[in-house]
Amino acid sequence: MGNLYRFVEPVLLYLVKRKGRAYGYELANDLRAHALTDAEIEVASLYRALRQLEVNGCVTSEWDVEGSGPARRVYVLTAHGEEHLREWIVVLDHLSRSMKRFIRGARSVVSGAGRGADE
Amino acid sequence: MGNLYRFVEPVLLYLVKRKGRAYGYELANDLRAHALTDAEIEVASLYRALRQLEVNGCVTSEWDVEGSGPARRVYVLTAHGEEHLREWIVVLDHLSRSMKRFIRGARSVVSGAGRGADE
DNA sequence: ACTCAATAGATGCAACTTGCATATATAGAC
DNA sequence: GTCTATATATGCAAGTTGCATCTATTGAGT
Repeated sequence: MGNLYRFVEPVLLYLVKRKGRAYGYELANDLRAHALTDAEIEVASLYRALRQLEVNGCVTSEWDVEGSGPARRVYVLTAHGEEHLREWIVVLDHLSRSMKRFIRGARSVVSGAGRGADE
Repeated sequence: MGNLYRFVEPVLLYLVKRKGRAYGYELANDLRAHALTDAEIEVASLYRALRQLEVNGCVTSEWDVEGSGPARRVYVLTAHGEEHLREWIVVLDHLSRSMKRFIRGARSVVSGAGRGADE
């Protein structure tokens, strides 16, 4: 298809909130399971997204040197981050309703837009 | 909020299909009414999106010099454009379902994510 | 000891996209 | 003659993305 890309931000906020403490490498896997699109997640952009969330004050981070293997940058959601997630929920709710409406209209103008018997 | 931007492409394909013939300036208004987000639509990016759709073979255009005022570049949907719209419908259907699922999960981990008694 | 793979995070850069300002031109109203 | 609405387009700075690449730690295999 081409476009659609992210919505990575709200999913990250959600995952960090749910896990309490989370680090990038681990989130890459969780993201694949919870992503809103099946578009491949670039690890580089994931790490950058997390740093950006920190710059915006949505998460804080510190190095975790416990355990084996290389150090992990562990993120925790801030109050502001949770507020941001709440805003995302409202936006995505609105967006998914708009899409539903659009799909109904669009299906009526194109031929053979298979709708699959579900719903 | 910040992000979310477009989904301008599928709405343009839909509008051009529904109208049969359509030009940019006119579509700017229709877009405001049918857009999936309430984000402001940049006219410049609208014109560029239409030219891009033409490059991709989704629409064809020609100048309409009838009527008063400056000439209009009138667009018509191609078969490929209609196919592309059909693909968009599938993608958006999938996406809106994913969002619904995500919203349910996310609401359960944040406090006071007002869901509005509707639905 | 040496090598390899998995884990973990990050940067460099070219290519692309976006937002904003601006340019061009026609036509009707005043 | 000037102003506004209509109509399309470009230039450029700033931001974003995809891909390749780099660093480093640890454990397993030989």
